[in-house]
Amino acid sequence: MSKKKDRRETTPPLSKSALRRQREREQRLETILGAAQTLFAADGYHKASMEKIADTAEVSVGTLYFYFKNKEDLLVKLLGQIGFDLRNMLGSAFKNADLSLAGIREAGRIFFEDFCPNHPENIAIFFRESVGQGEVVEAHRKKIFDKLIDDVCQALMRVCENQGGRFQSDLSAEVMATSIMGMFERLAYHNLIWQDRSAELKTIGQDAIDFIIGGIERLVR
Amino acid sequence: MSKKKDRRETTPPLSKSALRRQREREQRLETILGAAQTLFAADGYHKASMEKIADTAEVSVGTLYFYFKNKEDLLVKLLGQIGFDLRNMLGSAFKNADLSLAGIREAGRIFFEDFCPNHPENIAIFFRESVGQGEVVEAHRKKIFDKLIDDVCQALMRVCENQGGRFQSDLSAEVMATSIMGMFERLAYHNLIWQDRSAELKTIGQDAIDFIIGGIERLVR
Amino acid sequence: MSKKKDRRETTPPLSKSALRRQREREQRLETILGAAQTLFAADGYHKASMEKIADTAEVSVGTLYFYFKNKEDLLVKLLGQIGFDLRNMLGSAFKNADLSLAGIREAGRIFFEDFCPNHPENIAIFFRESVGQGEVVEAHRKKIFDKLIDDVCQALMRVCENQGGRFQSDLSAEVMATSIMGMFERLAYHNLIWQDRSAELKTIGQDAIDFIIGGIERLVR
Amino acid sequence: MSKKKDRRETTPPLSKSALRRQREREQRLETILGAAQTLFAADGYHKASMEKIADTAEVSVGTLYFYFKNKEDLLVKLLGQIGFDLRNMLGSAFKNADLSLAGIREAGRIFFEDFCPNHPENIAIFFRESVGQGEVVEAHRKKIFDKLIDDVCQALMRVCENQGGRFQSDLSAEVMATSIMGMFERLAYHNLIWQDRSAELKTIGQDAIDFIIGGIERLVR
DNA sequence: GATGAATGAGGCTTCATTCAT
DNA sequence: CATGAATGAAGCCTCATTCAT
Repeated sequence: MSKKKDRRETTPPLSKSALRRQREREQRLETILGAAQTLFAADGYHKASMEKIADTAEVSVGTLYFYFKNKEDLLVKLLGQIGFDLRNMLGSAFKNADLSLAGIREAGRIFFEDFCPNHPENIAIFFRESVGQGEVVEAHRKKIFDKLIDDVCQALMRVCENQGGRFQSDLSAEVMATSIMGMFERLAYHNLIWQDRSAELKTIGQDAIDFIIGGIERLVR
Repeated sequence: MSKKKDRRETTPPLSKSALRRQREREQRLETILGAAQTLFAADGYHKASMEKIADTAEVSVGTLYFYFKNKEDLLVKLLGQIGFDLRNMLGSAFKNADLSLAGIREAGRIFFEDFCPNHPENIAIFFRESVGQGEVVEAHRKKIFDKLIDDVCQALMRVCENQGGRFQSDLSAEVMATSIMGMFERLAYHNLIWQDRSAELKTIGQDAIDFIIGGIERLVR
Repeated sequence: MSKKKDRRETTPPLSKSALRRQREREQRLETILGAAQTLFAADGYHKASMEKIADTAEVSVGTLYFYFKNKEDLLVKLLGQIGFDLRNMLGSAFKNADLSLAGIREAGRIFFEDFCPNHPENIAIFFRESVGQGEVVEAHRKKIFDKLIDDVCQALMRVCENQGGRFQSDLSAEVMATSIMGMFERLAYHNLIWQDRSAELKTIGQDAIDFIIGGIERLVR
Repeated sequence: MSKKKDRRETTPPLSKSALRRQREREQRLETILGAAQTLFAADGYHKASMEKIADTAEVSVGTLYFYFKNKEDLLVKLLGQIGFDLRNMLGSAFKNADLSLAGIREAGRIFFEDFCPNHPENIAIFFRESVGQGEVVEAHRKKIFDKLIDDVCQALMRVCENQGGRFQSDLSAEVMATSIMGMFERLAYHNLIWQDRSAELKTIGQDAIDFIIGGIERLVR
């Protein structure tokens, strides 16, 4: 084994200054992502120029390219963060989806009452700004969607199993999961981006969830 | 009264050449819109340059600007056409939505079995390329969505009335209508754009419709 | 001599319809020039597109090119008209310039009290819009200026001769004439285009004329 | 107080490299303005394309837009420079205008014998290329003219006061100042742009000045 | 690591002019 | 003669990206 490998395998003993640098690096990365998030949501992906992002983040344009390969990369990273947050929030809720469907109800509540009002920019970026921005971005969007849909899918299958039922068709679970994502997406888009109905979001969410539950019961016999 | 005046008052009898010009004009307009439709769907709104559109339509760039104010206008007009087609197809189906919900089922069938496989470019343009393209385009998207949602909404309210039921909340009808649009959108996006599952579209549509019907029954008591 | 030539040399016996056509032709020409005049003065030579001019004149673009070789020609013709009007107005006044300098005074009065308030568009076109528009236009501007300056020059020389004086230098007459044109130009520009002081134009003109007369007396000894 | 704060409060001591960069920046700015000046004067404002200017200045088009907002800005900056130079040259001369009118004579000499032969491009730009180029440019032209006229105006008022005389009318001073500017303008235009009579410029200037002095004496009684 | 000046390809748009009807 | 649709060259400008300091 070479020394190099050894170094890599054990945690590198970071000096104080190295630690500080590491911390600063991460802070700066966050700052930049934050600036991009704000500007993408406010001005749109295309109108938000790299220079403006740099200005907002109070760094130089060059620094942007030190931390991110290119503008697309910035969007992809942002997308990754949003996807991570979403799964994080919804994940545990879906995991608890059992016979009672309480997990599904909880997931809906979290999305409409927690995520939407607190992260409208993320809704804007995920459902508006990252749409139709070339193959790379689209691939990432798809990946995130697929994961979320898969989460829902598994919850649904667990529910189905627990209830001892069967899906109408082989695709039913996937169709339902995809449908649920589509519902969430458009309801958020209409009531948060096209008009600000944050106040009604609770009712909207509850209606949506009941709609979903009714749908599920129909397709699981 | 002079003859001249008489003539003016009745609809002007278009001369043969005038008629032909009128026809040619409309044909050319269609040609351009067709070229734009193809390229927007294939290359994306931004990558499809005006020059390329002109080339594809076999006209000069100047002609593009003779028929359309600018690139955005091209997209907006395209959007208008798609919106018109959608309402046209779904309209009569929704009108027949009554107690049996057969109208809703039919509308779903039309969307998934007729519209989607025959107009995938329209799906791509309406749900991908026209998203996040500035305020003007967004306003038109919203208008189209609002109309479609309103169509669904009214169908739902008729169903509700016929069944002598009541919606869970004041927003229920709108929430359901919006949800249905979201479902259609994402199911089409996943199974037509992200992967080509045209073959399974029939099953997918049926599952989706059953999901919807279950949902409706749940929210209408 | 060929028949053709004969025809040309005698006045062609115009039929009634030919006469009417001739009249219509001239009217149309005037209409177009009028539209151009208005638009050039209001929007500027470059911003006034041929299409807009055609619209304003209520003719087609093609017709514009039937009556005028190109856009430049339109400006040149307009310029010619303005030059003709100017010489017409000032000509007789200058012709009367004798010992008493009354002719010069009258010419100033005509310019500031008649021409300026009644033809501000012509001031705008001659002193603003036709400046720096390529060699052809510039050549015409020069020709008009030269003629006007020559008119003044000759008046000055007559005055000088009548008074039995001599010019300070060989160039004096020309310098004075050119100076007078420059004065008229800038005074009109400042008090008509840059601000509307039509009310004070009379006083301004009188002061200007006195300034000129003082100057002349100085250079003619 | 921390050292840092102290440092900030005094003028920041520019490092050598920073100084060099500053110098380079200014040099490049000058280069670009020089190229624009040459091309505007030679080809005309419109025919001088941004690309050609960039080529002449040996920079890229992007660099042009780094230093100037747009083409109009380039012209405006050029105009500003010309205006500054003009006032600089004429300013002190006019300041010395007193009873003897020697200051006025000197100002004329400077304009015709120094400025005109040495900066014909500036004459072309100020009196030809910047005319009728939209509201923004026109506003700057007016501002420069107003300042120059004001300079002359104040000189005239000082002369008047020193001589214990009175102007013929309230507007006399302004009219004379405007007239003088108009004279200078057109004499330069005719004898430098429309034909090259640089050799006679001395005589022309002297005649012009005598004309002016005669005029002044007439209006100040 | 950070900076920011420099690049230049590429896009959209305008508009004078032509020509078939 | 008149029309007006069609042309296409040419211009201005943006902006993601690079690289010497």
